[in-house]
Amino acid sequence: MAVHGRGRGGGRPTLEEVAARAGVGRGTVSRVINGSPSVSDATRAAVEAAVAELGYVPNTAARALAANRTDAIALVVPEPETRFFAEPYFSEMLRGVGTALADTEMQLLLIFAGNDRERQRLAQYLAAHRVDGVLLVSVHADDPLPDMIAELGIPAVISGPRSADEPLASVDSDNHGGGRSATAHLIGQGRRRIAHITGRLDVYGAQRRTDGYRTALAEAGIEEDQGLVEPGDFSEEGGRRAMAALLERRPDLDAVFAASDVTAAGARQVLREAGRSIPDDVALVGYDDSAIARHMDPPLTSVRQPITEMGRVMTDLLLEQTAVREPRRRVPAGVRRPQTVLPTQLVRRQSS
Amino acid sequence: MAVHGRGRGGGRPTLEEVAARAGVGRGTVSRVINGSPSVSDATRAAVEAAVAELGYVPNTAARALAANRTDAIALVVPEPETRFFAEPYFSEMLRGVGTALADTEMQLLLIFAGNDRERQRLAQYLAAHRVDGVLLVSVHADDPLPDMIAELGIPAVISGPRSADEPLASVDSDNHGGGRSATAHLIGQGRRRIAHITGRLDVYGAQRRTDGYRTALAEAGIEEDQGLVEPGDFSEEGGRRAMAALLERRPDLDAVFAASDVTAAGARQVLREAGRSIPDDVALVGYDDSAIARHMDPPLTSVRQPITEMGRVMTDLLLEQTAVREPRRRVPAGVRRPQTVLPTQLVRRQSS
DNA sequence: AGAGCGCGTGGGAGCGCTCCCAGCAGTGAT
DNA sequence: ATCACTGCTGGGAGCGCTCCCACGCGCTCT
Repeated sequence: MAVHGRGRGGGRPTLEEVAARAGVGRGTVSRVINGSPSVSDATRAAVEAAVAELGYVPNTAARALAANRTDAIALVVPEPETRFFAEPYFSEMLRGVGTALADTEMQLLLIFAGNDRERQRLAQYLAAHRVDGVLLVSVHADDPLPDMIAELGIPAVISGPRSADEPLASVDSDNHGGGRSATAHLIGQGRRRIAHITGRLDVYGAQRRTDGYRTALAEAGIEEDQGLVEPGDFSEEGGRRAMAALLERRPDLDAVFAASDVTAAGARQVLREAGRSIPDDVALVGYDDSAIARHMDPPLTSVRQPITEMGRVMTDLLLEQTAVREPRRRVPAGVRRPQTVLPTQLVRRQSS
Repeated sequence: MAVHGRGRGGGRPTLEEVAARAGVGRGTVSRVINGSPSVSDATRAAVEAAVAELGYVPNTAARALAANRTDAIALVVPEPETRFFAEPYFSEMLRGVGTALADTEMQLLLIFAGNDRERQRLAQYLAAHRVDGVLLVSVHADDPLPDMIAELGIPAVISGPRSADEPLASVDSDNHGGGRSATAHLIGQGRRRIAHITGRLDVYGAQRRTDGYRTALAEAGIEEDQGLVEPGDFSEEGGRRAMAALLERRPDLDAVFAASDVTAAGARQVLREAGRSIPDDVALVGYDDSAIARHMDPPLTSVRQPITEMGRVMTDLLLEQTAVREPRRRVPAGVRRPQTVLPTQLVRRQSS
């Protein structure tokens, strides 16, 4: 009713006004807003009515200031990785994060940590505890960022652990299983001289895919031929280069497992130019099940990662971590740092 | 030095502490932090030194509370548009936004406005003035969201105006020019019976592409054949359906301009199945210059939109708008609402 | 009947900042 | 010497919340 004093901002209702309206104290309204159990049903109803009538929405800034939490998490995007950014990976993950956040009051902040200046800013940002938690995607093995975050005691979840003993909580797809099933599939098709173009081996997940390739060969009793493995870097150009090298070295290869669809696209070009037909002469399998795979000619068999799901799980894990902390920030000694691994799935198309 | 009182949060330095260290008052430090000109050089230097020594970072929540601004803008993502989300459009735009924001203190918030519940939440969010401005992407003609935002007086920029007289500031690519140059290119190749599969015509940009197609025909003195235009919906399935209808109706067509690459991919399938070779029998041009275009067989000629640039321009425009406002929010009467249009570019490949 | 307990509750004391109003020199005009 | 006036500066008064202490009330337990 009575417009408060000088009526500064043109009038969003405040806690105080709601309290007056409901005939209770500020503290009580706060308790209702925050779902404290120690409010009588009658009072709660009265407050809720007042909130509805006034269209009250809590002021986040004030809450953040008083409670020393932000109700926001950050998704840190290593932007120079144009590759990462351009691929559906990113948007799918974002969708997962969005889904997980939908039932929450949490806000999502996007922070780009491309160049050094941006990383500097990020460091400050985190140091100032301006987010409750951090989601890290696609971090390189030698990136110091995760350790910095860990040191600051900020809850964080990383997608794609940097190594087998990643200290941070992590969510990953089963790269080993993916590489293994792709290779096993080729073996099942009767292929025996199966080449492999790896990803960037400074990415742990890429190593795991290669490990999976080896596992499948071993399981089938096929002796590994070092000459059939050629390093790539996830790029199309890398795929071309690697494929050319492989053809030169082992012209009798009858299948290729590429560590990404883009790599497979590069390999396909070289195979075509060399007059090899796909899949008759050479079967081809990619990784990621991206748009490229579906639209390639012939459509590319590929390993699908549950990326959206990964985003969801990461977010859930992070929310759990942030919730666990003491009201007045103190990182509990023995929080478990779960290493979640989600299954992949082979999508069979005409290239194999 | 002296740890402040009970030393609550484990100790980020505050303005007060910086002031003490520099031997000045709180107000002066605030002035320095905010770049006020009315501070003597000596004082400024002293304060800056103290800031550096203490590693002071301003507390955003406190600032937001006191100054009634948030230093954050929101990118509103209409999530149910899976199409939109999955395409590079989104990530490219995000990159543009990120670039523009890099030199700023502004933070980027991602808000999903998929279902009704999320939109509800968004409305509340905006009503509470929790962001200084809004970036809107890919909004449908009948979406009430922009009008709501305009009513609240929140600065906003929309990508892809909803109509020719969009009241909000907008940034768009030259859809008319794109459609025109794609069609003109086909004409230049000697094609005369050029079919067109439209996008969703409730999207203004799609209409404009079709207008461009008509313009190019008119300019070449080719009489338009209504039977050569078939509505699509940007999807692959829509492309297939439309292409089938076109082939049935005008089997002698010699070119197709599709309103999106995905649509073109659908069309290509049907053309192949009908035994038409590309580009010999039928030339094909798409729109978006997506990964699909590059990897199609044959690689697809397509119209490239400067999406990253659009993101950048949108953000700049928005920042300008937010800066223009009076310190104590009052939307100036006659802010101009610029309608920026960025040029497209035809990327020629083997499909035409 | 009195002490003790626990549940609901009100409201003071901040959180760290910005805004703004005085106040204090120093300068030039009267 | 007095009086504006200007250029910097200090610090009070909030911003709207959360936290927490203290208080009152109705019970149960001796």
